[in-house]
Amino acid sequence: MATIKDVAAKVGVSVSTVSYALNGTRPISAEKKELILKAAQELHYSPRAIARSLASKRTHIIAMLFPAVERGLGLSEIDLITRAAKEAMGHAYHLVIWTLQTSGENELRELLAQELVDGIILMEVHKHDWRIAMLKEVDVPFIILGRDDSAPTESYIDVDFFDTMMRCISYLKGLGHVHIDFINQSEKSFNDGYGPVTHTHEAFHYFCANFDINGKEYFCGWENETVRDCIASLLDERSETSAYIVMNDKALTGLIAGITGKGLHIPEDISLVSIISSAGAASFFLPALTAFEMDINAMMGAAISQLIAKIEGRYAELSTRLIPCILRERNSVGKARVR
Amino acid sequence: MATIKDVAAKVGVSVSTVSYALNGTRPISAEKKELILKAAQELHYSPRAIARSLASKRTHIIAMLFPAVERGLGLSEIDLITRAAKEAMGHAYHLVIWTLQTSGENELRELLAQELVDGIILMEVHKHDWRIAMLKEVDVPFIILGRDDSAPTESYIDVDFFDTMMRCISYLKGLGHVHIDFINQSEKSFNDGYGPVTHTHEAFHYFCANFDINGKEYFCGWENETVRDCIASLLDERSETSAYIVMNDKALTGLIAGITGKGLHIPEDISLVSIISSAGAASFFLPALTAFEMDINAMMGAAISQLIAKIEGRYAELSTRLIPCILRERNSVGKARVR
DNA sequence: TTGAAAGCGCTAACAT
DNA sequence: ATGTTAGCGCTTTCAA
Repeated sequence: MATIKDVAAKVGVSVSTVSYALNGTRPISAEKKELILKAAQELHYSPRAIARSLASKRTHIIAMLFPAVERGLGLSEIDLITRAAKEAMGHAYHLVIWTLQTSGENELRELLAQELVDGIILMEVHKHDWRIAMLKEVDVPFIILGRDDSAPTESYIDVDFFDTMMRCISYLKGLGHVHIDFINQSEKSFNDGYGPVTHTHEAFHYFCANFDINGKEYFCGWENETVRDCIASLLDERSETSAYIVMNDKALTGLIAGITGKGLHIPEDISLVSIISSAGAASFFLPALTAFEMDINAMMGAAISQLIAKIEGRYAELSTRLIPCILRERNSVGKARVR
Repeated sequence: MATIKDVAAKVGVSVSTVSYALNGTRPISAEKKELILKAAQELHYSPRAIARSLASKRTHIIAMLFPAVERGLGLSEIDLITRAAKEAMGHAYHLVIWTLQTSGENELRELLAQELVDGIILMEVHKHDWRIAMLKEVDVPFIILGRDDSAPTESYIDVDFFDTMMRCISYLKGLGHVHIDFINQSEKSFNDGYGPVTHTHEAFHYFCANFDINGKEYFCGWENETVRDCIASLLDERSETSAYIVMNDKALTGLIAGITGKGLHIPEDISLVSIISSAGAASFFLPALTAFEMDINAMMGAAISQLIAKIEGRYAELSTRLIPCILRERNSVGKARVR
């Protein structure tokens, strides 16, 4: 493999000139530049990433940090990673995946000590996440995907839950729905202060009041029996409900079964909209579900470019972004039927 | 941050001695070793990954290479990536994710020229994959996840489709099922020679003959209408069918709806088993589905350790491994009912 | 068993 | 506008 030395020798200039020409870090006469570029091409020269990193103290690698604990829903998408990788590569960065053991702390400290990465994107932040403290201590640039309300001073990218709920309720209201149920995730995650659950909770009640909607919220866990019981009781409890907002894929399965089991039809009798769902998941059901889907491209695009801006010192201030969901109208929503 | 020099100075030995002591690359007297370790600890010394790489010509980074083309089902699991990362970290390697644009070739060549990675794990190999040729040309160690029958000379890890189909059919036969339908993926992917589709196809017919099963195979695409039509006709066509083997999540949704729509019950009237499904996916349905799930941990464990063995020159020969699926018995399979 | 020193292939400060 | 050269922080050969 050719090195920068070979290129310099071939053109008859110094290595620094080649380096500057290739990186555009200082003015080079047009003719020399051309010669250098040509020589580099002919020799199939390509700078060794590692050598460059050692000299420049910048690796052009960022890490995506997964916690060891189980993930919630929604963020469990492969698209998140591949999209992040794509965005990073678009900025000439590499993406490495770091998963932590449950013990975590020492592991992360060792990882950071290697100084392999220029910055970090933190997934699934929880209340009082110790990782944040460590990252600040080590002073490595980072950005959070999903906010941690207990540390409102960090830069983050998150779903715009309020916007989503507002659009969702107003959309349903526009179709004549007044009795709307919201199926959230488990009560436990609410008590744990898990962001998606608490934010949608607040937003739902806020906008029900605002839009004059008779709304009711249900928490529902993941286990088969829990779902079955929850759905059964909820279906009985409010027979006037004409539309369901669901942020819980497992409950969705049960809800659809429950509704059709009662001889009701979607969307003729009952409307269903899935929110904060991952792209395409809702189209898996029959009928395909109308949904407010996370805009993963936008989220990752924002996350990566803000992180890189931080790394390159372009702006160090606090930067937060709330990304609206995308409404995908499919076949699970209709006009409210008078019953 | 402390460097190796600081440690050497503190102990009063040469840097090489410190290096050897830390890496165990050459015998060091016990007392010195202890002193060095202690000093390193006190100074919070940790070797810089980049410096180490430059000197040793080994980066301890491997890349997972995704194609730009759309993915099939099954391999679209986030677990694949996080598992791969975990396995890699267990061997003190980092995992970077590379996604290619559709143009791909130059991009991959440039990526490889950077010499950032020691080895590559290739996902979603297709017939006559140009990437294989390039990797061989550049002479970087690699391993394939999912085989490419047109290049049977490469090392790979894949699902053991034959074993899976054999166990599946024998399992159903043991419950008295003799009329079994197999819902495969699309005819197009079959014609394209997509491994999972062709291998299960062969295996199904082979074992039906062997086990004296009256089996019939259906190909089924992904679009809503296709699925609906396919399921409708298949449900009518063979009323004697008492069990379905399905390797197609979308068809699964349709099939369940179709079956319940006819007033039939799972598993009392009809048995259903999902094969080559990703972990947990089958438990999303109601009833939770009995399934032969890919053993992602085993697959990635094997892939990573074989790749690293290659990198470290421990064995360079062709190594192939077929990983059996794991049978998860849930609630969609029962005894064949005499109808 | 240990040390000295030559790289690894670049970047960037310092000269000119 | 270009060249010289000192690192970057390690590993590893060569010598002792």
